[in-house]
Amino acid sequence: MIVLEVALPIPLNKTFYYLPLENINSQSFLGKRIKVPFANRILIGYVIDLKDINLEDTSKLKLKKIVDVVDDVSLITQETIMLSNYIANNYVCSFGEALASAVPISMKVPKRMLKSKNLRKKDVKEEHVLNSWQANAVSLINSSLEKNINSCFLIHGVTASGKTEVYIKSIEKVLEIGKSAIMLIPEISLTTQFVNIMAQRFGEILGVWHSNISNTVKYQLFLKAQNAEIKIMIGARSAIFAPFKNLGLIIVDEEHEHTYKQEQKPSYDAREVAKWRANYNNGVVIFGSATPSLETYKDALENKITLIEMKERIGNKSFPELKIVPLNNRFKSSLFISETVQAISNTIAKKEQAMIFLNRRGYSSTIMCRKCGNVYQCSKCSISMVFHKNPDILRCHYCGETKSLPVTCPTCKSKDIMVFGTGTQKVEDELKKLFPTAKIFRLDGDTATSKKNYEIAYNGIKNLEFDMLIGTQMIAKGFDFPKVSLVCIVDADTSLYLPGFKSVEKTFQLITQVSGRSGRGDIKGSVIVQTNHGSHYAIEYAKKNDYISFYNTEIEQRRKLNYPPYCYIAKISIKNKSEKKVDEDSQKLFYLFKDLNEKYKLDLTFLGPVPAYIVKVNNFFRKHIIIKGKKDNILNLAKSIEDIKQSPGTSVITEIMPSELI
DNA sequence: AGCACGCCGACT
DNA sequence: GTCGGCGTGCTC
Repeated sequence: MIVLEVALPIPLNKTFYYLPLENINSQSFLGKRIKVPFANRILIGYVIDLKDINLEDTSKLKLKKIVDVVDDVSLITQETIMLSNYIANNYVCSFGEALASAVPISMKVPKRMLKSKNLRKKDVKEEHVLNSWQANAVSLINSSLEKNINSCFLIHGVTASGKTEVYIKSIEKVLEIGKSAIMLIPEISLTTQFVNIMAQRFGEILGVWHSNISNTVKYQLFLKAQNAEIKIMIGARSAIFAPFKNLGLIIVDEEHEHTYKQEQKPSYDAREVAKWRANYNNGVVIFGSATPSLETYKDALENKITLIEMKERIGNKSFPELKIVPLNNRFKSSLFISETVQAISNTIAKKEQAMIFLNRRGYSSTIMCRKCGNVYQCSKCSISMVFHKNPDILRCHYCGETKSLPVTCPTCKSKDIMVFGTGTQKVEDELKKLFPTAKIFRLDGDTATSKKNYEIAYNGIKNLEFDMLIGTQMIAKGFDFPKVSLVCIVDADTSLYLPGFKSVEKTFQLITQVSGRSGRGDIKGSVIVQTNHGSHYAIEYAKKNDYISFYNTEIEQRRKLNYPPYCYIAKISIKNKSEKKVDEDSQKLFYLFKDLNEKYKLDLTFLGPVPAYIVKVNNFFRKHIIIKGKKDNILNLAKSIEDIKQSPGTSVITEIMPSELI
């Protein structure tokens, strides 16, 4: 008799067998999601195979019957199975959990097919003439595409070098040979502008996929991709699983962004999945960045990836002049030193635009009692609350808790409370005082709560309605505005001295990326970086626009300190609401790891357990153990963690090759 | 993971 | 007496 082999999204690395519904051809269950009774609850699982077993065994196994079928069609291919196995084996999770990511278990079958909004293709009249760098890139990529050769390219293209046009030409080529493409972008907020550009060229064969897309829309997109009704999927990390059956091209834009790494289980890296899928499908991967991650650039230098350089801005435009101005303490009364104020003033006088960048939202980051020195902390997290204006409120940026601004110090009842530290709101306040007639817009996590505000900022700058755009991370990427001629980085120092082995790299990337927003049109651009560490190599090389020298300096640091890309790392995070339990459990794990390491001669090194950078978040105390060593040995050790009993309330998260260790 | 079973302490 | 704490073990 035929039974169904079912994979379930639970951390058990085995499959389960169920009896199919009667009067339905068993074969028809293959690849569909089904509802099954499992230890007195109902779970959704995937039928991954059929097994023919004799009746005696059926009764011996006490097989249960499935209760429902979720899908009308199969959602699983051979590639899905292989890919899920790859993820399960490389990122320590069960096959079922990996499958639940690749074929999102939460996708909902709509009662009736919803009309999805039609992306209209425009008749493009403008000729897109490629410069020689672009033409070279396109010809290299096209030649791989035409020959169906699995290959991986890194386009190291300076800001405004026209990478997007190369992406578009590659997509056109892959469509021409009858295949499909995935284009990954680092975050959801960038979808609108990319979709606008892409929809003009490709119209209705474009799909958009990210975590904010509803489960019913996801289901339809999934089927459309499967049936080749759409041929391009553009989206954030999870779009890497788009179920195209003839995938020919995967583009990973802003390759260096840490958002391509999933932090929760399964902790896959979309860049690695991209390589895997391209290999499986004989397709091409394009990584693109002005500031490639050290990992990828090293691969390129070692010829594991083909390096394509694009060293000129399109139209041979000059790079913005980058000026470093010291933020001496005597200027602390103002956020801007006089040189910066002068530059902004000149810019708006010329009817050009300025972008002011600070990577912290809110008004002030610290609220302190002047009498007793008490710093106002979140009650659930070990971090000071941030003062936000309009409405005046204290907010924790980790758990979201809000409190009203205290009138008296909670410790000593003094009324002498002051706020200091700087966020984007304060920057906005100060600029409004300095330039009362200027039109200023602020774009950060607080104002960009809806897609609308983001578009107001985008269109406002585009249509020259604003003189100045103030913002966080959000304005660092992708923005292409011809009238922006000045970019100001209010404080380059904070990110430079954050703990974490990638802080220096991130600072270099940030300065380069933010600077890249300046002078993209016909006017010469300039950049002002306010810093007290102007002689730091990250800032010096960013000023000289010298990626290679930065790479050489930083990679040497990684080698000396034995950090990626020179070693393989796993991060084990232990958390519990009881500080004592975290201490005990992490200590126990640590010694157990050491024992296993000895016993099986794994040759691993351990760091920790160390308290997390933010010791307590949402009432959970957190500690980390960092494991370095050979990949297979790390994976073998990591696989054993789930079998280890923890105290009640303790959870252990294993992250393979985390993007940070703090 | 999530849930039941079962064995011990402190209470209407 | 039993309510409920959490250690243990199982799930087709």
